[in-house]
Amino acid sequence: MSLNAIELRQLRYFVAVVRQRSFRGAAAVVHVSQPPLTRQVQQLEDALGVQLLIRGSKGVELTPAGATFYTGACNILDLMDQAVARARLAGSGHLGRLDVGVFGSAVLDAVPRIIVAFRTLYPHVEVVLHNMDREHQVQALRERRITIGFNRFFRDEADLTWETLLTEPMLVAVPSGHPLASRAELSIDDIASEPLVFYPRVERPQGFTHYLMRMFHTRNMTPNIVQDVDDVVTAVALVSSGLGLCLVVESARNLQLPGVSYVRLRREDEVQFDLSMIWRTDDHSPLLRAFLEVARG
Amino acid sequence: MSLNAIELRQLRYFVAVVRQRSFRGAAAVVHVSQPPLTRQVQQLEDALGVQLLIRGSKGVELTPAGATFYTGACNILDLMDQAVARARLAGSGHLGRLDVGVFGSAVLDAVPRIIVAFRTLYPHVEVVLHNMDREHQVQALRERRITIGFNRFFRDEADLTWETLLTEPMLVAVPSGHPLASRAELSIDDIASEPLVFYPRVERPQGFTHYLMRMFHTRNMTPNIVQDVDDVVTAVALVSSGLGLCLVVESARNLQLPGVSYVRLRREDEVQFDLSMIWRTDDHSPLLRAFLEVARG
DNA sequence: ACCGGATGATACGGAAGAGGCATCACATCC
DNA sequence: GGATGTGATGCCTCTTCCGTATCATCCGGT
Repeated sequence: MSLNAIELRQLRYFVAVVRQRSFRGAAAVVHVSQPPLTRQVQQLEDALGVQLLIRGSKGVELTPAGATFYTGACNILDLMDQAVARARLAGSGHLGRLDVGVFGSAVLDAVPRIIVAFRTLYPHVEVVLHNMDREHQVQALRERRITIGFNRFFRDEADLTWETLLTEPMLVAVPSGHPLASRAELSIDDIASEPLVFYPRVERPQGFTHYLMRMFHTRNMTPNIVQDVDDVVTAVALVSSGLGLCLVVESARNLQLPGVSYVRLRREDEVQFDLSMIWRTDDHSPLLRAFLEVARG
Repeated sequence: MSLNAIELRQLRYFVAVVRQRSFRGAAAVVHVSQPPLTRQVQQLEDALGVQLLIRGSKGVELTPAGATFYTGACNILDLMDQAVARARLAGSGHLGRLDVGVFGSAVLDAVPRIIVAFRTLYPHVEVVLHNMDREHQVQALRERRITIGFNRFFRDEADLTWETLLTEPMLVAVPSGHPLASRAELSIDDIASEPLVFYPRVERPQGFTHYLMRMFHTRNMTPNIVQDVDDVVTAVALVSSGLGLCLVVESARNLQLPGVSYVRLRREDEVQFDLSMIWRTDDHSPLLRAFLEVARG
């Protein structure tokens, strides 16, 4: 019957016979007796409609067609092993692609550290970073364009889970020549009248700037904002040029721009920000679990 | 049982299920009922130790591992089809590699024509030409380094078969300024006293030069050899420079060097040479048969 | 020239596996 | 809440695969 579909068993037997140049020898290798080998190779030849082996009295020899099919069969068997191995790796989270949403100052310190740690543990996972703000992260999570997001101030959502990764104190970026630059720490009062580089206040409630503004308002102060900038790097660059002071999270200390000193805010002021990560609650993929474990340290 | 080897049937079913996003839909495609699909995919997952599909109430969905394995499975099935097609092509002589031994003047006309004709009929056969003399061809045939050889004066050998392809008349290559260059044809007598570019006479009996020398000796003449050269192209180049005349086979007419005229030898002199091809008698490969058929026209 | 030992091919009986049918458990939609 | 869709399960039949024993050949040593 040439209607019979070719099965991997036939390839395995055929390859063994070719490698051993003998049916009997191959029988020992594949742990079967010799007759099944003969039959399976016959069926293979029938299905192909081509003779693959020349049976001699002291072994077998390949026909030209047999030689070309042999290389193909080897490739297929190799690919099979690879596919199995890769599937198992993917099943344990060691292979695949992880899309991560990041935003602003989160990328300055904690996230890179986590990514590096993860990549050394899971070298075959392709980690792709997407820069997007909080709302876009939530949307991208729902659309499965990212698997996990990093940000601050996540709201509780029905289908998402978030978890605080770490809490960062605030620093004040001060131009090096400024009188306050040499202080060991600063209070809110110290900087209230100083020129400030600030962030756009059009953000949604519970945002970063919303929180900062409330900090001033609860003390009945109004910050002296001289410039709005929508990302930390540019803000610190303006501090570097002497335009004013700027409130940043501690991660920003990694921005080593010339002429910028970082001074802590007084602990008593309790000004600190969470860095959180968020993912789909129903996502049980091994990749996410593995990544979360690394992120939690 | 994870001892079970994975078979192609399982890949075919799995791929069908993924493509249809449904077991029942896939059942129609692969012409089986739905329960076997369920079972085969279960066995596949058992063998891998990894869940590949998420069964929902309105179809199935791939896990990350399933997606990884799916691409692998598709590759394997494609490769399988290719391997089958290639084996069938090879079985009919339409695929493979043909090593051809050629020598000297044989490559100037007849062999290129045959090669070109063969390559248009069998475009997927890789034809490799090896330049080697007669004795090396015989040796290479026995060692299977070549499949067929072209040459003149093959001796009968027990394990080899040869066949005359065509018979070429001899020409005389004459410098264009020479008095004989304008003649319609020449006889042996005409050239006996002329300066001749000739070929090394150290060759084995039954060789090309041996035959040429006998041609003179039977007429009680001695050629006036002014230079020995071991290949036709160089010989004609020397004719081009006016050093002397040279006996060549008709194929050499393709050598269009400036200042060289070709004049026929008189038919009565019956000076002509066979071009033969030789192969292993026990070689029944479809490639050789196909090539012989093309060569014979 | 013959016999021993190797090769692959074949015949037959039993066991494992695949497929089909009927059915179940569950979710979704109208 | 029933109708209809999904995949999973149990049971039976039939195919197919495997193992033992045997055969037909060929090669090599004596």
